[in-house]
Amino acid sequence: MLKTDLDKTGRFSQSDFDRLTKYLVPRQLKKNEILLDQGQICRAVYFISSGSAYQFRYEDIEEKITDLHLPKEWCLNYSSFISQAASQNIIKANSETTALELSVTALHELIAQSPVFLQLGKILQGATTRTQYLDNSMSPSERYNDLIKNRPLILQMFPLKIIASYLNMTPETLSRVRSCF
Amino acid sequence: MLKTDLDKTGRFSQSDFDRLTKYLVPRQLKKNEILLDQGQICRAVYFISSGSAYQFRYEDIEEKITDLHLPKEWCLNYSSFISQAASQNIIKANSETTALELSVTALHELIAQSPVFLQLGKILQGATTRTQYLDNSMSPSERYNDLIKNRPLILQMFPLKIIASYLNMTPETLSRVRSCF
DNA sequence: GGAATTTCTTGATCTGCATCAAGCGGCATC
DNA sequence: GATGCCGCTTGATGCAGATCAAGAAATTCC
Repeated sequence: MLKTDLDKTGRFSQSDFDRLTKYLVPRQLKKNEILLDQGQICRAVYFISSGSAYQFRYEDIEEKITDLHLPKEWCLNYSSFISQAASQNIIKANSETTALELSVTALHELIAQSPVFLQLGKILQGATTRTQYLDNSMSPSERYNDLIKNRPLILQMFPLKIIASYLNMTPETLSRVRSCF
Repeated sequence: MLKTDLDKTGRFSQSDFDRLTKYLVPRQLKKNEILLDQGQICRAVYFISSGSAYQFRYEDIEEKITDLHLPKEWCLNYSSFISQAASQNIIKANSETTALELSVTALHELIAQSPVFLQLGKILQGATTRTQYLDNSMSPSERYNDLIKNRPLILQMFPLKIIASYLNMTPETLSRVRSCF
């Protein structure tokens, strides 16, 4: 559950944990429901209990995927969240999803109560500092292999079209990379 | 001079400035002289009074240029400097160069004397957070045009071979980009 | 359950940049 | 002044991945 997952990255006592859960609001999301729209400010972060979500921006009319959010991960637009400025990106549920919402004000209250919650800042930052496969130092097949090595669950949760965009290649190229294993 | 240049990025009083200059040690560098070698720790930063320097790492036997340092700029390997760990990169004078050396211990003493010198940390960070033209979101000619727009002096100070490497393209491609202006 | 839409695959072609190769001009050395 | 090296340019070729196109498989929708 949430506690065991939190403990992977930080050290929270049972009472810390109880205090945190009081602020968490469960939200049930339909497929394609939007958690954060372009131009909105990211005023909350979400712990994905089940389901998945992805983050993207429009390039012309195409969705350019910038992040994939798996179950048991925190999901937010970090740059909008820390600056409380308009988000460039859109976050959308990829399937029926249950998320626990923690608002920015709730986070501040928690930190005011105990500095132990400063750890959450680090955790949230870590949740968004993943490889983005934007440079050309890796070939398409290297990027794909790197992804399935580090986050194999992605293959089960997302359509290849979305994975291809995230890996910065066309669906055709991804298909060929996979067929040559 | 140094003071006017510093004032562009921070606010230093004349007495702050006098205090700073006491710690600066002028160094005269010959062309191709090495300021920081691979594996060394970056224990000082340099303000380039005149001349220029460049930073690179070896990929196989090729020099991959990662940063170009112009006159009136601070020159350092930021990641080695802040962590005081071995540098991956090499810094080399590109021509006869005069640099003002400020050691890490001197910087700490300055900061201990007055928090105004914390500004130097930001300035040094800014000196190394330039575009590195590593992603493929810009084409070779866009990268070149971006460079001459933002740092036109580079064209006068560095051979095209080095600029090509910095711009992440071959000398042949740079030559063709330039001929089609 | 059947039609329509979307996703995925496979083949053919195109294109931009790298690589390979050759030649030229400048500069240093003897 | 000849020789050799280096930086730069220019042309020919190669290649990886994008684009275009078509069909198969899966999913959505009425």
